[in-house]
Amino acid sequence: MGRSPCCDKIGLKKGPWTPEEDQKLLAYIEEHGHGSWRALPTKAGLQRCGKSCRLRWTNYLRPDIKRGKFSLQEEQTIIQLHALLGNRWSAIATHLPKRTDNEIKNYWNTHLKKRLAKMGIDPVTHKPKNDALLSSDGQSKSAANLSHMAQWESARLEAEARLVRQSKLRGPASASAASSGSFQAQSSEFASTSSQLHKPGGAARPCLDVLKAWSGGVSAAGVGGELESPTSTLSSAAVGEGSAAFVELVRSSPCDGGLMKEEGEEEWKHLVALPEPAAWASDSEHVPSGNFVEKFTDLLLSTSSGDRRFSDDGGESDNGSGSGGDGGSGDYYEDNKNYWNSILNLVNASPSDSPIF
DNA sequence: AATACTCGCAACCGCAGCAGG
DNA sequence: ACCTGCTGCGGTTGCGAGTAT
Repeated sequence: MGRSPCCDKIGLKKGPWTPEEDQKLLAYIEEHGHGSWRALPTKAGLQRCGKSCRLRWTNYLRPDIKRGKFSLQEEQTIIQLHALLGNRWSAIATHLPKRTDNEIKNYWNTHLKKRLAKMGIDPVTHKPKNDALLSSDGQSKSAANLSHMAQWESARLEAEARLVRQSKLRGPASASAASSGSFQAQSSEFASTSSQLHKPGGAARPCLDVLKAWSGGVSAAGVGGELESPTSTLSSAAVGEGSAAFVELVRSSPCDGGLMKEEGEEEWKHLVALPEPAAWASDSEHVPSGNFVEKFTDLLLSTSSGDRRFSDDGGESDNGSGSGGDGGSGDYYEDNKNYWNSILNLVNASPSDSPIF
């Protein structure tokens, strides 16, 4: 408070970066790492404030950034994570390797938000707008539980992100590793810091606990029953309600038909033809080696394929048990159970140094 | 062809949280 | 315990490119 922003210094340049400036910044970071952002501009011979340099680096120059159009999987992941986490772009970005929080934020604001709104879905709550009047029934209670879980997850993500930051500050070596063009370098760093969180009692893989909790709720006294939010007073039964709410949320989300039907239906059709989660979750060829996020997204997508039975055409049924059309609530919960168990299996099987977990 | 309008992205701004002194 | 400085996050803005009139 009262401290003037660094960019207020006279003589500091603002606005778009020139190729020369980019080159200077890149060269400096590759050689020395960023170290203190505050000190970097003078050392690198740039007439910019440290903040501007950091932004340019993280949003544009970093070698592990993927640019260009977002894939359908990425879109789905963003929508679903946004439903969980809200506008926590950095947290969402941790689940989308090679995408920056800024890019995700922009994409959300310019594309996804509008699309949801157009479909009559509140981009904030991810619920149909005419559903806003939902009162104190089970659903809103579930939503509250869901929100509680999301907050918990957010806290974990933040803690983990902090550790990553700390490790990056350790010195030029780690920073230059990050700048060497290898996402793996950063990933392993991330994993090593994350592993600190894997100690018993410590915060663990982002999402994992939420998934376990949900799964535990879905399967009653099942696999995740022992897991409880450190901050939570929710019973596993309550979490179970949250789980149902989450699945409901995902099912009613635009990615489950309307949206994708409207745009890129063909791609969507292709995507929903992904293999059954259970199949790859138990497939040793798939599980440990791959990118978890990719598979998680695939899982979401393939689960969404089942959601199509809720769409107008009521057509395809996904789950081998598809016989019986809407399946009834029994199948519904069975599906959810399988769904989360599949994720759990995958998570449990994924290596502890997975880039994401 | 000229102008107005819209869209998307890069960058900025202000705030909050954290760590070190 | 308090203060100060640094970093990162989320919201917002400005500008260039593309499209419509």
